Amino acid sequence: MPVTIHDVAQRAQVSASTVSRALSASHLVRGTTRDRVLAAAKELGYQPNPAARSLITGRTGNIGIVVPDLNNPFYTGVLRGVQARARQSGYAVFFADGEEDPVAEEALVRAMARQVDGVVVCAPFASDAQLRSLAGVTSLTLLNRRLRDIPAALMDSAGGMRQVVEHLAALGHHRCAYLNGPNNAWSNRERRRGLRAAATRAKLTVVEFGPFEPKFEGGVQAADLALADGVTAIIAYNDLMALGVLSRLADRGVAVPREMSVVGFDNLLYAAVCAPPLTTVAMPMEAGGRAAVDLLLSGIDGATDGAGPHRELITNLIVRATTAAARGSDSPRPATGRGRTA
Amino acid sequence: MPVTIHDVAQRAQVSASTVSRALSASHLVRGTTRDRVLAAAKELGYQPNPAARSLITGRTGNIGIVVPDLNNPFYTGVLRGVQARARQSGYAVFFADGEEDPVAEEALVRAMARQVDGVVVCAPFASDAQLRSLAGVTSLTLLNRRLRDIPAALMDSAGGMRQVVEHLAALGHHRCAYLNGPNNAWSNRERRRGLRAAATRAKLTVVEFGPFEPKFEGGVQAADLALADGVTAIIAYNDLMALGVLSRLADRGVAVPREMSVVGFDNLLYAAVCAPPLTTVAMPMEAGGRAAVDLLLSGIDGATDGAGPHRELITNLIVRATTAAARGSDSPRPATGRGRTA
DNA sequence: CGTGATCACGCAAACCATTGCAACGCGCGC
DNA sequence: GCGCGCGTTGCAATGGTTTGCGTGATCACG
Repeated sequence: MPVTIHDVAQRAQVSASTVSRALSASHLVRGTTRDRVLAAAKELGYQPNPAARSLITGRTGNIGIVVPDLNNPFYTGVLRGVQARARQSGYAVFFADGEEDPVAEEALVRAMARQVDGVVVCAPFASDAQLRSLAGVTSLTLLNRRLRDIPAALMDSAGGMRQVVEHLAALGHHRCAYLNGPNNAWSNRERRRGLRAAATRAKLTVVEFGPFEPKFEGGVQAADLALADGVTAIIAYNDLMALGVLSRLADRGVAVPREMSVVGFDNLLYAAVCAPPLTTVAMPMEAGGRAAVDLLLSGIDGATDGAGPHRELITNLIVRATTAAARGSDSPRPATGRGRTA
Repeated sequence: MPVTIHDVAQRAQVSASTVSRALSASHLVRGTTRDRVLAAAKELGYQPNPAARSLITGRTGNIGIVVPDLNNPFYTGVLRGVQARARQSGYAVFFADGEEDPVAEEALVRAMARQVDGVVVCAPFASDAQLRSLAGVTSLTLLNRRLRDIPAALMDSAGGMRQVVEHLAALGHHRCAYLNGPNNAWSNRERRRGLRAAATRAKLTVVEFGPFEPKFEGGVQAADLALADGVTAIIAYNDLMALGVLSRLADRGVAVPREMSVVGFDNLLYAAVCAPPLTTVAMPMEAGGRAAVDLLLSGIDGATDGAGPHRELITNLIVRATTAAARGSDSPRPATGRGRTA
């Protein structure tokens, strides 16, 4: 039923090989025949069978992406970037939700491996060893995870954190809490690293809590802990947690930002529209998705170009309404010190 | 480099056909040889080449899904359901974002058509004619769009709206606003239909506004119009708009729910955690995704089973904190009547 | 012991597009 | 006039899997 290359060949009075060349390497066939072939192909609505093509070329024209949690708008932002950039290059994209489970992640990549030219793994929960092993089975690109010899797009979380610290210090804060996300998440490690370095320079004391689930509920849970410690500012691992913090603080009658400043990471849509609008670090989600695909495709299309396989993307602090001068910033209230001091 | 069926055959001392049968129709091969084959396959880590397989079987083992807007959590919920159900049946899934554009939608489906066994189109913006034409090029299933001879999973928006109306009427509301979503969206038409029917029965006057963009900004814009009309309750097309309404009402100093009740549709995560928590109609997003895949696969796997191609999913009103007795419900404030009365 | 049925397995075709190689025709140069 | 080269095209092999058909073997029954 579907029209094959032979149907086109017959109608254009040429062989199948000529049709193939007319469509892919058109400079190899005479102008007049090429036109005849193209016309025939169009009239018949011919579209090459991707299975047959990939059987012989060894390439599929597909890529895959696996994310840890589809419910987190951060990853759907990435998805948009990935899909747009892939489509632009004629690639279709498989997706799968790893559900924050390392073994599911690995299984998904392996399942995809046979029918894609490569896959981008977003903020993977899998171990270094697992990822290296996966890199052997298909072309791999990471997003927000640094591994020596595997290409990756990386968002500068540490730099974003530095901006946060400078912002809080300038507002007169001396003691703030950091609510950790998952311990093994590269983003969390980076944020913590950036935090510690910047905090030392700014003479800001940091108490750490967690790790927590990087979700709304995690923030709710964490808020009470931070509150008990007497900090004047809370930095959450991400916006989802920050929203949880905001919600809990409101319930407990703590005024934001007058009595407590709150900062998130990601700059989700909801960060801008909640009340009060959340001060947060904008992560380039779509750009990250695009960059990862760029890296992946340049790895696939031969071009083992040097320039190192890691691309860094900048982040920016967006100051909104959840940060303000520290309460009693000229005579700081003594900290009770219930959290771990970094 | 990759291990083929012949490698397995050689190692197991049988022909390739036997290997193929041992893996797919195992009852056709003797137990002892089957074990030998399976062992060899496992040792070699053999995985059939999907391209070669689909070349001959004509099936790909893939399905596609296209959604109107990845940024709307409603659709990512659907995505989760689709992916889970597909994976459970051994299918992989392509996704694409139609960006609320009918022509993009159609192009995406056509592009997928060659490498999928079918696609589910979610709340399509394409016209009936376009969809029928697409149904000719691949196996199609719709989600939240009713078209006579095309299978579809449908969420009972009208029923949800009936529950909303009864709820508001019971609270003493007499005049409420409905903020339309996209005019051509089936869900919007259904909600309006359910609204009009139920409102008549409940003697509730409804004024309609819009259509608006079914997003936060649309709700912000709509809130002022509804406010000017003097209604005591606002029903938004979806939660995103309802959140916009809430935000705008707060800005304008209108107390919710004391001075104004607000209802949304979808039951997004954010509806539960915003302040005050939103009364809304829960739409079965994941279940809808699963049902659509069920329908699609049962259509693909032959089984042209009767029972009609449409599956209805129930919806439930979730009463939270944005609805309350109408202000002055014993002596209703006269309406100024700026909106269109339905 | 012969005949027929049943079972297990191998052979080869088929699916469709791509591509190396060869053939063909033509023009040009020697 | 002959050979060489080039541009254009076709032939045939290739890729990995599935499947219809045929063959050989085993077994039971008459």
